[in-house]
Amino acid sequence: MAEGLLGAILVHQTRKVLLAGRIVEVEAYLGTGDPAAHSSAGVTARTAVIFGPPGHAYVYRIYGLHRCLNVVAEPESRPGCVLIRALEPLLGTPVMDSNRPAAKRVRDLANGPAKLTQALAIGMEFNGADLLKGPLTIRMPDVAPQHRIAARRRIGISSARELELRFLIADSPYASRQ
DNA sequence: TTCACGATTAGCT
DNA sequence: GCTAATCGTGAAG
Repeated sequence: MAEGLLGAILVHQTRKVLLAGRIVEVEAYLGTGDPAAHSSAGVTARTAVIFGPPGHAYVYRIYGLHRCLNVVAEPESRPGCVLIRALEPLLGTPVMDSNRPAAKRVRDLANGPAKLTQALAIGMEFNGADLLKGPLTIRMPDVAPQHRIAARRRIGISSARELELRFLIADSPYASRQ
């Protein structure tokens, strides 16, 4: 399910430019029976959108200064989402570069969950937004993507870290880690 | 109301 | 490899 997003194109039409990147790394959060998921404690003000209809964005702030982008995966009233961890920049890379002064190489522009939100200028205003329409959308590839998918253990969490719920396009130089 | 902590990143040693 | 930056959220009092 989550691995189906690999190879999809994330597009952000801003007022001035078109920013786009190919999804090369994702991480799944089940919501039920997954203590690492934000939604495991039930519906709260923050996690309400995870219980909403699928295909919507769940944006949250982490460590007070970074943002991460998720896609709601499960039908309404059921929790479950997919964290977008890394993008391969496709369009508007000069703008992404100016959005991320710390990045020294193209591959550093969006090879991390907080990096890609910064590169594509994705803010909290997209929390709950519909990703099938609007300025921020996800486009599925027209043809079946030809790439090898690798499963890895999840990153940056303290519970249920042994689950292999992180998926990435094997050998992509734009993934955050191998 | 108060308090501890996190699905991270960047910079320095 | 280690750590500061920085604040919303959720649980406890």
